[in-house]
Amino acid sequence: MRIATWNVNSLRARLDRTLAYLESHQIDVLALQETKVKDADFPAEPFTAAGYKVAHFGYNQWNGVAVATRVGLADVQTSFPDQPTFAKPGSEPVLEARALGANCAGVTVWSLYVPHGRGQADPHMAYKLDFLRTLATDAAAWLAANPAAQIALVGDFNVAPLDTDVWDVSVFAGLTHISPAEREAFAALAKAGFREVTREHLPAEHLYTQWDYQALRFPRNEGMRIDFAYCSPALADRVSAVDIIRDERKGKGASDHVPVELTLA
DNA sequence: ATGACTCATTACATGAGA
Repeated sequence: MRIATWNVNSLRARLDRTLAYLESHQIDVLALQETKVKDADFPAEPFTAAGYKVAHFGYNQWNGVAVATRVGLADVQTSFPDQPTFAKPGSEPVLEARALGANCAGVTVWSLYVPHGRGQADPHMAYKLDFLRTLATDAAAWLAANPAAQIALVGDFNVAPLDTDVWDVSVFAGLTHISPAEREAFAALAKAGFREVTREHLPAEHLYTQWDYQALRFPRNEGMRIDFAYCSPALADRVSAVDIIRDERKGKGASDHVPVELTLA
């Protein structure tokens, strides 16, 4: 079985690429982030025609997460139990479309779009840290309830855990993605008992999953490694290979992120 | 060329992204 995660940065703008990718890479379960579409406008038909069932959660042009699967779809959840809300100044708190979980052939796959943070002093940063910490707390409880559970927490974590996960760490100093607080919140998932399998299988430095659209970042290979896959121990033991599909960043109409694939034994 | 931001919006400028 092959599970992939991809921040597509608008599913409708990337629909042809997404369907072609499912076919060419023989993906069984695809976790999507930043679909940027409300449920009512989700393009379900082409997925159905290709043999995939889709669970999607999106209510406006921001965020949006989905799981597309051709190996079964059950127990869909559109947030994790203690997922924090976010309130814009002067507005009511909202549960954003940043997490969707579903059981696919015995594996619970969570498509996660961790908040960006926007800046160290921005309220969005506290939200980001809270999101990661509460996810870790909930994930630890899932493992405590069933140590043999097969759970994949995949997606855009918006954290570069190592200095070598960004093209120039000095550029990010004082901004987002590399602060000790963000890295500690990311590491909370490892403390909860999950294994980040992309690093296990692909330990090379300066191996990126995202390149900004601006300033020739991709041709210069100036990117960030921020898309990951935390697996429960029982699932991590099944992962035989991990691939970062760098070619998906090429050409006109690419997302700024590329897919990351897990092949299971 | 792997190439000089991109996306959605009761859009034509703005917010958000990273």
